[in-house]
Amino acid sequence: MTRIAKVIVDVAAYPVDRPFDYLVPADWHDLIECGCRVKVPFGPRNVLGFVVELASETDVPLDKIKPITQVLDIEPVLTEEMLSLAKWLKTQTICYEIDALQVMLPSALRAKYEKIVHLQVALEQLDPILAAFFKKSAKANFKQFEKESLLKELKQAVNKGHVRIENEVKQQGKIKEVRKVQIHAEASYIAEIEQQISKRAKKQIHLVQWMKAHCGEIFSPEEIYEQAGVTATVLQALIEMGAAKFIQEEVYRDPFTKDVAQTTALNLTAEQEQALSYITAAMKKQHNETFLLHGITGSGKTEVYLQAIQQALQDGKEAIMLVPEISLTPQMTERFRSRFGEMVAVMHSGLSVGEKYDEWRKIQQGKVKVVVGARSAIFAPFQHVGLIILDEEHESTYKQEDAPRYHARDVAIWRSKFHQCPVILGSATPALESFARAKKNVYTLLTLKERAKQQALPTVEIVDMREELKLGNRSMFSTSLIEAMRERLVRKEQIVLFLNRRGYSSFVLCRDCGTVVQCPNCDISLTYHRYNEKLKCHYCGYDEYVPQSCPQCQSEHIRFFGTGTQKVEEEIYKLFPEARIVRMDVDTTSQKGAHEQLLDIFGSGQADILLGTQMIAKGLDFPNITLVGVLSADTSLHLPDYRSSERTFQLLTQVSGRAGRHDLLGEVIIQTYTPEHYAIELAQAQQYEPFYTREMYSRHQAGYPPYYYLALVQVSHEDVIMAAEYAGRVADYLREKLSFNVAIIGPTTASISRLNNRYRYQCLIKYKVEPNLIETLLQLIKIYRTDWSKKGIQLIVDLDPSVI
DNA sequence: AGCACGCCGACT
DNA sequence: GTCGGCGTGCTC
Repeated sequence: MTRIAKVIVDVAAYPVDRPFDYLVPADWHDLIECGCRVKVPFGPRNVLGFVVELASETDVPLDKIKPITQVLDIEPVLTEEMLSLAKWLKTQTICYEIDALQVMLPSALRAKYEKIVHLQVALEQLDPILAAFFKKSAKANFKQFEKESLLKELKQAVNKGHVRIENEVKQQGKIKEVRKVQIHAEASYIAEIEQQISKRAKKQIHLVQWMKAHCGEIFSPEEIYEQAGVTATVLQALIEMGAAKFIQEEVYRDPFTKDVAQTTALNLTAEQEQALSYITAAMKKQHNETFLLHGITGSGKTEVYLQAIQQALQDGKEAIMLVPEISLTPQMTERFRSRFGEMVAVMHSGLSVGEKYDEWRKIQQGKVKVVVGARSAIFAPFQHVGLIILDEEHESTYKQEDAPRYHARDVAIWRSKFHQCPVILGSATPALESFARAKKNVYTLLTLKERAKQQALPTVEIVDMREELKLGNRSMFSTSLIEAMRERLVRKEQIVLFLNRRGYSSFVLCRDCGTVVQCPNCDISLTYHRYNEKLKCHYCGYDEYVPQSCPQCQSEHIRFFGTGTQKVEEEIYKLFPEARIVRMDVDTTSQKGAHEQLLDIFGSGQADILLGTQMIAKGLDFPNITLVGVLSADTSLHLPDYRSSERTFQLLTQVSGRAGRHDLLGEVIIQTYTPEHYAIELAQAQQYEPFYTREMYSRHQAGYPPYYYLALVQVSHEDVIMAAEYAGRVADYLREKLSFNVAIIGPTTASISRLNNRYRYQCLIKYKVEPNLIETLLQLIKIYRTDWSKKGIQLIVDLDPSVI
């Protein structure tokens, strides 16, 4: 019987975004399963693909069908659950199925391709310039020819048939192995060997006796040298005699750097107890209920998570815990490791490709039961998920910014339906959408109103910086913040200073003509980095050295401007020369492990002040912090984003929560130029619900979520006119096809109007119910794929965008 | 997306 | 005459 595999090929393009049929060679009938990666011929080249279905017939004429070239996995890398999740993602987010499949795997399992040039004739026949590359072997890497700009010569050789170029799929995912020694399992057998040893070989006799006490056990050679007190030659001799053998053992690269002490469950408050009981009840009933756990900062949400996970493990299930990348601090992961020990895998962007792959395999092979990770950990290949948690559920990092543009919350809810398990969305400042859903009983609301250790909430003072300016204080520190800092330094208590960096970074400005140095590829000013004296574009990565004179007017009065953390650090040193400062920003934390190291320095009391951006707003829990200063609260308030008030409120509440979490009372000082704004006033009051009510009113007025859904269509082209014209066509098309009560805003320029040399325009769709939306967008893409893409137009559709 | 095929202009 | 430009169309 013939067997056909339906394969999604690794080519991200609309015309090939469907399964292709391949013949499964008879030898592999038992080997190939759904979810395996395979190598297949596709047109003139070889590509990687995923088997998504097995069938016994096909509609494709048999002369067109080609066989699978190679199987890359003995065990499928994707389960049936993941295959159907990919289909759902494809329609839900309008992406290529291959993108949806790839996002579920660690990058080590995604294909890498390499062009290889094969020599087809005798070396002497070949163009002598090319011949140099084939001295060692008949194969050479295509890149070498590119580097030496010999592509013309190469092409001629291809035309003459002297060489052949092939696209090869590189096998990925190296399993790390170490050599270990396994002692023979039978003591009697070892005893026999002992008889053969010469009486003079004292060391060998010593080792063989030690081996008799460790029959069948596995050691690293080093362990044996140390424990038995012998050297490599002695061990070698006994292995040759057969008392033990070398084996290859799979190892996992261990991303944890230090050991942690075991901890046990803490006593819960009545509130925590009640929240937990609701969650465990849903777990017992195998009910896919979504809980919104709204707990103020310091109310002990994490302890509720830990005990709920404990319950899942006791029921023989697994648990997925998501945290925003930025708060995936060592403190957080340690807390999980100390509770669940070796049962925990960690997934975040700080791990190497190999480490991520190893953590993934631990999950897939069932070696761990809990995963703590950033967004993509929602795809953890567990088979019996008992609980999914999203901590800080309001964070925008849960939405992926490129294809597939999924929200981890939606995937979590999808998987919870599949596994019949609850989801916990936890936050001190829930996203408006989530709180609204809880109010409508779509989610079950659980509330923690008290701090777990009964500490008072910190006092929050708002300082009007306009008044400071009137009083002649032109520095970035208000008098009351300076006073409060001085007090803490005297009392040897710790300070956290938070710089709301968005729109606040340092740029280079000419004081004569006002020119700000811009990125040549994007419509964005370059950011100054002191450590290498360079200007860098944070969007496309372009960098250049700081110019000595203004590129516009040649004036030499050009200098960096703005308030980066480096500038603040300098200012603090002027005020308090004796203060010990730890600065955390992109510059100081870019190296691996730097984040952890800096927090260790601060946590152990070797510094007085922790100065940083967004990355210090969450998860920090140090008992000695009694003062939190927010240098400028309103920089995030005036961004052209309908969520800017919500973001500001969330940020201020989060950062205030860092103070006074233990015995000492905390104080928060917020500096602002708009103290009357409700986001700032209500953050001072530390009241979520009044903020929710006020903000819901604004959203209702302006027609934004949660009252309306949003969809964004972005058009980009290297030429402004083309981008604008086609964005106009998009708007016309949408207005024609969508119903009259759907609002279509635009086309307008995107907030970053040029990125990587492409001009960007966008249309925003606001709708309540529009059954035709997905269908209309798909039609739009159809037009685009046949016609527009040839003209260099790029079209992106983002449903429920996080940034507009 | 990539790559071959195929049809037109400017060169050894 | 041929080399190479890029518009067109297909990939099981």
